[in-house]
Amino acid sequence: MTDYLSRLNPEQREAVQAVDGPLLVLAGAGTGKTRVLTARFAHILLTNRAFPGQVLAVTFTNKAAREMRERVGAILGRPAEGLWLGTFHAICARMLRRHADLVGLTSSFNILDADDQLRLLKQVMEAARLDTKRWAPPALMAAIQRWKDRGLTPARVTPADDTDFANGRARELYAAYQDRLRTLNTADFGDLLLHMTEILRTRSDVLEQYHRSFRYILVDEYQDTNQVQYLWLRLLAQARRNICCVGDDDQSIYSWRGAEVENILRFEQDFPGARIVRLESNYRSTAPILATAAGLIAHNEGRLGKTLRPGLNDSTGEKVAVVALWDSDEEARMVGDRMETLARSGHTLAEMAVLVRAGFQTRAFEERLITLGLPYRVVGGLRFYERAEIRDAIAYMRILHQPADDLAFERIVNLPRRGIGEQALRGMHDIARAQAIPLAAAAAVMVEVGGLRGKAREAIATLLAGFVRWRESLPLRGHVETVAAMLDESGYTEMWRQDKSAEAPGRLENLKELVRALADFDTLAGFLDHVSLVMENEENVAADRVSLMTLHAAKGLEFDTVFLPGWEEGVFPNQRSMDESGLKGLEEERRLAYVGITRARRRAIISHAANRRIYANWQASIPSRFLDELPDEQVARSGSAALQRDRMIAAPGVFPGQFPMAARRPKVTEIWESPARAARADAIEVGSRVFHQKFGYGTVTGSDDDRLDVAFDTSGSKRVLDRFVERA
DNA sequence: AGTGGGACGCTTTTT
DNA sequence: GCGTCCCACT
Repeated sequence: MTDYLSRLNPEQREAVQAVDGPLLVLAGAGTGKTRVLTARFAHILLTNRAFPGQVLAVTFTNKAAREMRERVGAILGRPAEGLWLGTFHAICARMLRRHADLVGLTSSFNILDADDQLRLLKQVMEAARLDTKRWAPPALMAAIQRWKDRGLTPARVTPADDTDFANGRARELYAAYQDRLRTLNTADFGDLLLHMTEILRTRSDVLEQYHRSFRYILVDEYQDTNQVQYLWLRLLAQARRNICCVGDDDQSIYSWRGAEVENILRFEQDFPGARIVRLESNYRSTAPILATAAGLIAHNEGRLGKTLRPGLNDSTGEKVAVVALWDSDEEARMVGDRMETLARSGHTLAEMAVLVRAGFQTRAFEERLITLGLPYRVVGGLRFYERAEIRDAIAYMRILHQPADDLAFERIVNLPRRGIGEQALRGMHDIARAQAIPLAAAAAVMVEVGGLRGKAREAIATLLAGFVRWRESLPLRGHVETVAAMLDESGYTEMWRQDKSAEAPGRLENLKELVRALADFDTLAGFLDHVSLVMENEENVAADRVSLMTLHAAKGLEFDTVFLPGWEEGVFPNQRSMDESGLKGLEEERRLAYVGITRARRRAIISHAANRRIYANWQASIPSRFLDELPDEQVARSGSAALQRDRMIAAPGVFPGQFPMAARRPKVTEIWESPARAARADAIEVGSRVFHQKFGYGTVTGSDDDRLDVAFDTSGSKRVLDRFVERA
């Protein structure tokens, strides 16, 4: 038997060799999912069933794609090239470049990041004379994204899908936003899939072309696919039906982004005759860790059902620790101390991680680690390309590449300062709209007709002449040199050199790094795609550092020691998740907990604090219900018994939000009876008398959603969040 | 045109 | 506690 097959267990081998026809691989955490996927990919190639370009392999993250590429290459013994392997978004972008004209774009369209999307939408809303104070652009953005997740173009949105946002104008605004994107020759993230799916749905010739070329389809993390991704896959797979989806319904944690576990639960119906292979031997974690995770996830309903078995020989291993602490400071201290102890006994820092529910929680641990002098890294913080200087530089490149990109132009027209203020910009917009030309062209008109004077006029003329020159230079001197010249000649790098702030040198360094990275690409277009779709924090991964990250970011990773702090009601499970999605939300939180525990190879330390500092003030909290769901015999509970969950639940007079112990300790500055919860429990109706911390007493005159209009006795009429008032 | 102060609103997860 | 937005001042 060939090498790559002999290293697999029987189930894994089955999943690799069942090449033809639909196959669903249910792969529990740590059961060798990636190994199966890559072996299957290599198997298809090595048995000459397809050429590299005839296999489509989609992943969810760039990291997974990279890893798959490397491992396929390793099996093949040569770099894997010419593959259709990447994230849904990257692959769709690549396809869409070929067919851009079918959706009214040109193949050089730019991809907008979240920031640009929001700015554009806000402009659209303002143009529609909507009060963006009353109707928050992010809320509409979310609605639009959900539509896109479901494969709904504006034309496909039915009244039933509509929201009551802006008095039913959401659809109209969505259409206007899409028009704007098209005019600017840009696509947002969701468009990549939406447009491509729309093309495959409506153009049978294009669909057939892909049916011919893709003989086999591999899909990673199938449980995370949303509806449009599902549609896209089904369209591509429907002719040959050689589709293999790998996933784990217990690790579905992206429903808030439109992912539908139903996709995986429904696989057999979608592809009749599908084979299902379960991978249940876990090679990652100790028996107690697996049993703890299993005990927890068993509380979820509607699972496909898998039982993780310890696949490692030694089934010993320490129990999962559950530590009760007084407050979040003490919790950070506990984590830091244990890390130090482990480090002293020879454990590397890189094998330790702190996994938190929400990004802001990392801060407390960062501070502690700084005090202790333990090096750490925050995974998934600000991405490289999200930094201001990188986005600026990219905006320059985007205009160079794609002159109609008004958003990019707007971003840099006054960077460095060129004396362009609100008025000048408004003038440009007017001309652009009147003559239906891009903003940059409008600026040129303005220079000509004398709409700008003095220094501003000169500066803009220079900038525009620069773009002409740089565009000419592109084919002659190449993109690396041209971009470097552009950043210098435009005065952009000079701007940072003049900047005396502490960050400026770092920013210049980042810019250099950006130009360096440019050299890895043949074209500017290729680089821009990479930057918006792929580029991540490229920190020295080699360094021995503790990792801090969210549970979401931890999916797919593993560490010897995993700290899971903040297991408190409201934090984890997250209150908002439960408010918005009820039981479904809670189950997703539980899956998140499951993901967290199963990241640990040898040690998992779960903790919770009775008092947590959230923003400025202290809040009492009760331990997470998940702690009750962990099997007792696998868990070692420690910390003050009085702080543990069973005691607190049993204590008389306890109701959510009130903590019996808190008052006895002086550290707590605010023992509360949250007005928030009081208000949420029963809606406040119009006409009620209410009290607001800042505005005093008043009468409710109206309400919608979580807002109240209140006529305050002394401070006038205001619109306030309902959780900031209580009944008077 | 650009800067700085103050009020306000909001705090999940991200390709 | 932070970022954003608005406004008033230079």
